[in-house]
Amino acid sequence: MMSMNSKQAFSMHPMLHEPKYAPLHSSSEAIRRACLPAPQLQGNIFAGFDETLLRGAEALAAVDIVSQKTHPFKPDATYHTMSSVSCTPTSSSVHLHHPSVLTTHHSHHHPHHQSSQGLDQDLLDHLNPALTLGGVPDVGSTPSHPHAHMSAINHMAHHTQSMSIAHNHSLVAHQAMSCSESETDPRELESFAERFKQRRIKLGVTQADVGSALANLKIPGVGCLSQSTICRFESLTLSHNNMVALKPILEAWLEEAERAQREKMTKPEIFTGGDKKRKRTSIAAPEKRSLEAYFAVQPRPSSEKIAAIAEKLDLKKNVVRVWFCNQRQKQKRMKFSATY
DNA sequence: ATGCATGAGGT
DNA sequence: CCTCATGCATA
Repeated sequence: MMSMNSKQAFSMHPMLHEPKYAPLHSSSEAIRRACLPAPQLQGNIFAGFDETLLRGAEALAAVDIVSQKTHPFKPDATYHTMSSVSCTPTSSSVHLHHPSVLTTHHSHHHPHHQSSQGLDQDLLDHLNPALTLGGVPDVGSTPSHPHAHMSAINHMAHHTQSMSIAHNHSLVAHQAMSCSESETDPRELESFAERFKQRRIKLGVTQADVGSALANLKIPGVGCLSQSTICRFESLTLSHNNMVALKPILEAWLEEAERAQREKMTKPEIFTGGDKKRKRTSIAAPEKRSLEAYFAVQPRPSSEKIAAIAEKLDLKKNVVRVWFCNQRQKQKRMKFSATY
């Protein structure tokens, strides 16, 4: 494990006044596009006890929630063993910038939107922040209840690179891109994440500690990471690519940390600057439910729609836009329903 | 552990 | 404006 180790270009942010450390950015290939399973209403089993106001967004939300229960095991972004080709030659590196001509990006295959026009309007008309259907487990409150509105996604991930390349030049000799299967295998990542957490705890180190200690590894281009990221790595709530990119880094830290402990005592010392008070707007439950209901119908609303929704829910347009972006990301997270 | 946010890089 | 990787703030 020395042939890899990230070496991205990191043309990161201009740390003007903020103690940001070489972010691990690098953006990866634009793979795995979500194939939205076309939500659509199936049958309002609730219709009957409160059609008055419930038939709008809230009803939709209810139906959506019910549909979740159709999953026997772990519903969630079903990501699977997609161990195929297309990885950067050096594989496990954190950089995955794709060549220029890769326009193969997504050609979104959203089932059918056209008809949602009317529904959209209807939804908007009924978006009622005050409604309380109750019994809505909310998204991601506890780690034990993976919610999944639209569980079915990606399988066609790598097509992006490999296909476009193949299309352009069949000359490119790349019979079998040997992409360290072991490094990208979901189960490998899963077990590593678990081992990692185990040993980390054994070392008596917190997630935050790991994050900051990373900077001490002096790995080119690798600064520290936040507690959030470490946590998400351990809980596999990162995108597959992100997991793959971070693994070698955390692996390196783990080895180093255990080695260091063996001989003496290392106390990671990091920055002490703390002057930032970003405010986090909190979207109330009712509004959130409305947004979820809308998301089930149209996960990618236009600016106009967003503006309309924002007005209805009395939220800033940007807040709504970001909310949708974040929902889409969640949709693509790892957290597989295992292949076993 | 997770919700909302920021920013880089792309379209 | 989007996607993605990340992070601050918080429940």
